[in-house]
Amino acid sequence: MKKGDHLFLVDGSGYIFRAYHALPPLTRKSDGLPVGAVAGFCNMLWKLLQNARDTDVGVTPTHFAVIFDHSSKTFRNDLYPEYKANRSEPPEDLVPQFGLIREATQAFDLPCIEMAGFEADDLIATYARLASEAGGETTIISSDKDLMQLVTDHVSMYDPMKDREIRIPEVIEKWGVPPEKMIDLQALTGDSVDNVPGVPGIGPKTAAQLLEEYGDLDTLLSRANEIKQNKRRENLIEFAEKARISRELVKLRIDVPVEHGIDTFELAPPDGPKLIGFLKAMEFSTLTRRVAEATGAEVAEIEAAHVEVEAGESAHGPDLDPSPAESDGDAATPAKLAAGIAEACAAQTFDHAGYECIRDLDTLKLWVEEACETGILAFDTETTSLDPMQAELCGFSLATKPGRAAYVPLNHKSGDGDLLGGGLIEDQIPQKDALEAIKAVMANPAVLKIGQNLKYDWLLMYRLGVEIVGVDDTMLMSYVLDAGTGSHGTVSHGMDALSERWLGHKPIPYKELTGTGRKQVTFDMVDLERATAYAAEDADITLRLWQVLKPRLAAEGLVSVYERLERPMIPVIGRMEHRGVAVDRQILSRLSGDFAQTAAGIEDEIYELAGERFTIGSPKQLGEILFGKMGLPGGSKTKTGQWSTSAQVLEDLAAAGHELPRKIVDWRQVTKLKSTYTDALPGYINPETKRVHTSYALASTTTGRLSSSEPNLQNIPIRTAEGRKIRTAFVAPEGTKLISADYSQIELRVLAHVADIPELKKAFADGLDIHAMTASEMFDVPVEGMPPEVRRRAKAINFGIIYGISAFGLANQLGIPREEASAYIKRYFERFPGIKDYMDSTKAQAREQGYVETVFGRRAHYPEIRSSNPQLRAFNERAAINAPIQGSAADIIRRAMARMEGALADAGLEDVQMLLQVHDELIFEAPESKVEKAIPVICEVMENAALPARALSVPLQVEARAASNWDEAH
DNA sequence: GTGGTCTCCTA
DNA sequence: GTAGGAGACCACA
Repeated sequence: MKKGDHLFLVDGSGYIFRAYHALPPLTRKSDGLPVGAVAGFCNMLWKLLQNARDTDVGVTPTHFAVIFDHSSKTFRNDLYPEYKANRSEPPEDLVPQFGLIREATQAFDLPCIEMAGFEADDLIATYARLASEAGGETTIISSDKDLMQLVTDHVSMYDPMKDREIRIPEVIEKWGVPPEKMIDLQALTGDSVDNVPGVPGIGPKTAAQLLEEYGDLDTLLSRANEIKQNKRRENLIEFAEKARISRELVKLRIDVPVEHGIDTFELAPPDGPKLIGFLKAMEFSTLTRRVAEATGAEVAEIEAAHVEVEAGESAHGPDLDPSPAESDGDAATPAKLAAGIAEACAAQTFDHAGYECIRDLDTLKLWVEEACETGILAFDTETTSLDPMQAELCGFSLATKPGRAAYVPLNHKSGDGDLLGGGLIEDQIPQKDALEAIKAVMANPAVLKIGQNLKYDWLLMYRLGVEIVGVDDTMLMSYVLDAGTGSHGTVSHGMDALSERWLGHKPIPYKELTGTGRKQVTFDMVDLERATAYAAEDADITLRLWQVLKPRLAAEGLVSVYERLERPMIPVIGRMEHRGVAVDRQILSRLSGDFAQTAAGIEDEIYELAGERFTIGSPKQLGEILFGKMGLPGGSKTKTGQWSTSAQVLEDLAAAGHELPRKIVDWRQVTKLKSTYTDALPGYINPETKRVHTSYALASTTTGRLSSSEPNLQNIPIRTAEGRKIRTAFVAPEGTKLISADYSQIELRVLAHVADIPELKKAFADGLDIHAMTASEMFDVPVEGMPPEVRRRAKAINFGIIYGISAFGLANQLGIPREEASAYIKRYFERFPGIKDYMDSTKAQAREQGYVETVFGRRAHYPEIRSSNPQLRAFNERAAINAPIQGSAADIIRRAMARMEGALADAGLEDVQMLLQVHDELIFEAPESKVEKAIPVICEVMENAALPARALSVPLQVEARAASNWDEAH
């Protein structure tokens, strides 16, 4: 190395952590291996090296090395055993990336330097000194404050994330002291992340001011008795020794006996094929292309064979093996790491007394700062209601690492006092101030906010003007991992169940604080000590669950399911619920009146026919009248031995000429419409927004569908003319329209794709009537002039297939003998043998591995498919056949929803708002002037929703329409 | 008040 | 035959 040369030193270890938290998570498509930090690292190296070639841009390195920490134990631990002692394990989807980043460095043909007993920072300091002594310049690729002490006229730093150079003026600007005083400054402030003690009560501002006044640490400590502020003086005297130790801890060693001389770092031209081989193995397509372009086209041609070897080798390497099954030895596979983490977490204990109750703004700000440093923040709100659209905030809790959690009470009231329950407890941070203090960290995607059922907290905070960006949800992780496990899919993804299962810890029951029944109080009435124990524990548990579940995602290859299909739904569904839908109270009220009148008329006729008054709505009483008193031929019995009075039974009796059963059916229809819809819906109109805000459950179904409740807007009537009237009450406000866009036959299309049925695929490709085509194939009837009854039967069979057909079910549906239904199914399987194959292989898969998968890799578990109970087994087989079809369709519309807002915004349609989802349909509200432009955008997003992840072999078709109410729009 | 049963609304 | 949620009734506490 000589004068004019320029050494680049990349702080590899620092970069990994920073990239992991700052960059969007990324997984290798083929197996879900987490590679986000590796991707960032490769992109950065490539950019830096490009500058080396293009001499017009940026600084040109002549020497280049990447420096890593070797292990956690260094000479600093001998100085101060607690050094870095409170540092938690790295996130588990980061762990496999450590090895990969070293491999990446080697693929770039760059020196990969590390040394036992020393941190990367010490090596960097030593090399920077050596370079300066040789007359060269040094750029340290890092933004770590610990390295800023090294900055001189010839040593600068470069923050690759912010594309910013850090020289002497930048250090002074940021810290208030020049680089050479950084060591003293850090000695005073300490570092909570690395557990450097420092002097309590002294932050960067105070430290800079003191150093300005006294010059350096030794002078300051020796003259500490001159300090005016009592507390500060006492601390400086008491903790002088801690400050001196801290100085030794933060001072970097410039005399490490390095093994590799600086001259060995000389930059050579990149080995294109080697690098491309690695990048291809990582599946970084964009960068692979760039590198291929930059290194010449022919390199791209020879690369194929080379990559094959690299990919093959790496697939067996310990750091790359993502499969839990076939690992050998003590290799640190993601699965083993996940299991280890789970075991360690289950062994940890909980200390309620260790939780903090935050009652002043400064303390809250310290916690926020800490979260910014760790990049991780478990978050939970405590409120007065389960409805996030009506709830008032009582307080919120935070956790930054296991056992370190706090509750921030905001609106707690004292339990005693007058009838109103006393006033606000003193020393609570005003809500406005607290929200202001956390707003930035909540919006910062580099700090991961971890929640349990975070959609609730997201929506509540959104209502209060705080948007949360950068989220993880332990409930959704559990759902992705374990949907359907447990008998009848009874496994709960609720926090209490997860805590007991994974942490072996039973949380404080909510009811223990608030009581139950008439005496139940809202959370803001709970005293702060118990509220803190409960609320902080929730955040603590959430954080620990995250530590267990996140690595499992990688270990089980489910990262992309979580990232693509679950996590994006939190803000999307959150906004949909927040918008709600306009419902016309007058229309419902008028319909209620109409239904009441109709019902009253029918009731009179029923009493007349029955010869007495009775409770028509009681199946028990009704059964006694029909099958006892009137002696009608009873159909089936229910499982409790009662006569069934189901619509089917009553219809059959009506068809046989009996008058009363018909009246009962009619009465049931109108009373159902009245009680469930026209009477109930107005009660859900939010008094503030005047709209109805349903709640979508993201983790309630085994297949991946959403469910809707309070009210359920996914079962609004449509089949009968009377029922449809209810849809006219769902309206578009003045000046807007409702747009309804629904997938045509999406499940049959998915079936055609997954079972690979050429006839079905062709029919869809040609835009034919699929049920008529099926009928034509099965019954040898031409599509032209086909009797409706024939088509109806084919349609029932098609649906039956999706539901995991049985002769019994089909016979019931069509009202034909079981033998006939059986013959239909046989015929169907003969005409479409692929269907039978699909069903058999799906059942076999479910039996062997316990779950089936959607096209996008979502799993649905059916453990009971191995049951010896034939009924239970058959039920699970049908469900297992259905799940990939229903679930893939659910995945597709989720993908469409995740992309919709962005696509609309890109088209200048941000005021077109997605309101509702009904499994294969999306409902939007749009300004009238935007309708025409919005419809094609919506259809485009929905029809292409499977891409680019999967190319379906069948086109998806969407029909969309706009009108002023839901009935006309659909 | 809570939970089970029956019935019925949707995709 | 799949996947859901909800209201009414009724027996139990």
